[in-house]
Amino acid sequence: MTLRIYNTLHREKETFTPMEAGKVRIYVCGPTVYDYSHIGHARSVIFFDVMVRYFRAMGYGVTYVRNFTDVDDKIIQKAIETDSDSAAVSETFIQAFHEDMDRLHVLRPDLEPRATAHIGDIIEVVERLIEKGHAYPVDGDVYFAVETFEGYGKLSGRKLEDMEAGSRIAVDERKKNPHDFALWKAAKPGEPAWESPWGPGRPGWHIECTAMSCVLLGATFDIHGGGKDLIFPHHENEIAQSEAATGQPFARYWVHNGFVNINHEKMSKSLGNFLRVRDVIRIWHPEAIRLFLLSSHYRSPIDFTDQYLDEAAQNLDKIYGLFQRVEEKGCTLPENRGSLWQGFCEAMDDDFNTAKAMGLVYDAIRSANRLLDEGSGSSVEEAGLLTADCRAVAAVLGIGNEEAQSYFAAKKEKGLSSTGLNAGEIDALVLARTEARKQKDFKKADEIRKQLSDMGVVLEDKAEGTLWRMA
RNA sequence: GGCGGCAUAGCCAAGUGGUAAGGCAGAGGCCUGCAAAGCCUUUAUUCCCCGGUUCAAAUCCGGGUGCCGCCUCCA
Repeated sequence: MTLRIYNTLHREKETFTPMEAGKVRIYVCGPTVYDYSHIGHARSVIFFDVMVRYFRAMGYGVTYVRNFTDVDDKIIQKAIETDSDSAAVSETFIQAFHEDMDRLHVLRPDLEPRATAHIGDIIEVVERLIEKGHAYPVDGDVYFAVETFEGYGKLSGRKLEDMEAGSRIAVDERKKNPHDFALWKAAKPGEPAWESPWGPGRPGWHIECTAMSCVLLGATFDIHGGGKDLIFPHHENEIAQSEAATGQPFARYWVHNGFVNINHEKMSKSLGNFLRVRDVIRIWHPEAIRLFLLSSHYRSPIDFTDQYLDEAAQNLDKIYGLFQRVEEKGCTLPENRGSLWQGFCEAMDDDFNTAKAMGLVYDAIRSANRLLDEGSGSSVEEAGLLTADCRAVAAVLGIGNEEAQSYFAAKKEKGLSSTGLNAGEIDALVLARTEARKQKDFKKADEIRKQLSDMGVVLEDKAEGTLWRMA
């Protein structure tokens, strides 16, 4: 089996061959920590989480680095607004980011470097770029000279002469070329600053990734990822800086995820439709959110609406429903993997096609349920095999982290607290209905069910007794 | 102005040359006292439009239409 990855650099799917057999080095651009993370961050973070989980499942040794940009204009701005300081702001939002992503069952990367912890490394790179004639200092700033890097534009497919500089933002006259970008920014009074050969200042946005990836993963590494919007200018600039500084190729495979739209609109500050992870989690189960985000291919745009999330939540019930059935039957889940796992790997090998993978999972769930309906010894055993595969697939997707029983119990609890009903009251009604049914008083039984149904309670009459759940 | 992407059923969504996965919603059925859950059947003679290549195209090529993204901080 060979894994193929769409490489933004070459605009096609390529067979993945790691630099070092059995090892993968991955660097993904993490957030600038000046606010709570939104659903768009979640998509990127979850997708790369699944990518890493898959590599590990395939037996690769993975070194996964995701940075925090903890020094930046927006952080400084936030500090001013909240009468705080940069370090406190970034600390707050790093913590919030961890809380949110932990709840989404995102595994922590191996390394989470912060820009401010690598100022020395950053200064070294900038110095080297100046030495090599790729950068020039001006009034305490240092700029990268894009014209000195021949490959500038190779990732985003642009040519310097085609770009309309200054069309949307005033050109800084001190730059040699309008597209030259800051490697180092001189500090204004009151701004966070570090001593440097060019005076007190702070790193530009792009340089931290060059410095940290080089120190932690080496000049060349396997995969560099992030959102599509980072292709230009961020990643283009990273390539220029890094390859100019080291003289070696930078990342070998560039992977970019698509955007999340909200109700068919772009998520933007001006529309005020940013959905924060912590708000979304209050409404839908974290795994339903994962399921939703993984139900489209990672490079496609995806539209976030209540309806689609409700559907994902319904599908999550279906998954846990099978897990619960299998547990109740007490069938053992074999260690060996079957055809579902095989199909899953084939889907994932095709540029991480999680959408296709989900289709296979639903197929398997249907088959397993059918086998369980059938109920013979051999079919239950077969259902166990399918379910074991489902569990293995779910583990890569970061789903199925709970015991089925507690999943449904928590769901019930949540339904109760949101409707203000109490379990005792419902139990009493259910009991009354059970009595009525024993008396064959179906009219009364149906009345009670109607009453419960109006309260949002759904009944399930099983051989062992009547269960209820919140709709 | 430059660069790129997308267009598949009511909705969402896989599918890059071999005769349309899957999910939701809808219809019918099995099961059930009735339901729920689960299961079964059914729902695109056809993949935005027009040409072309081919024995064969949703898939490749040319043209058109529509939508979207990037070029400014952004996942």
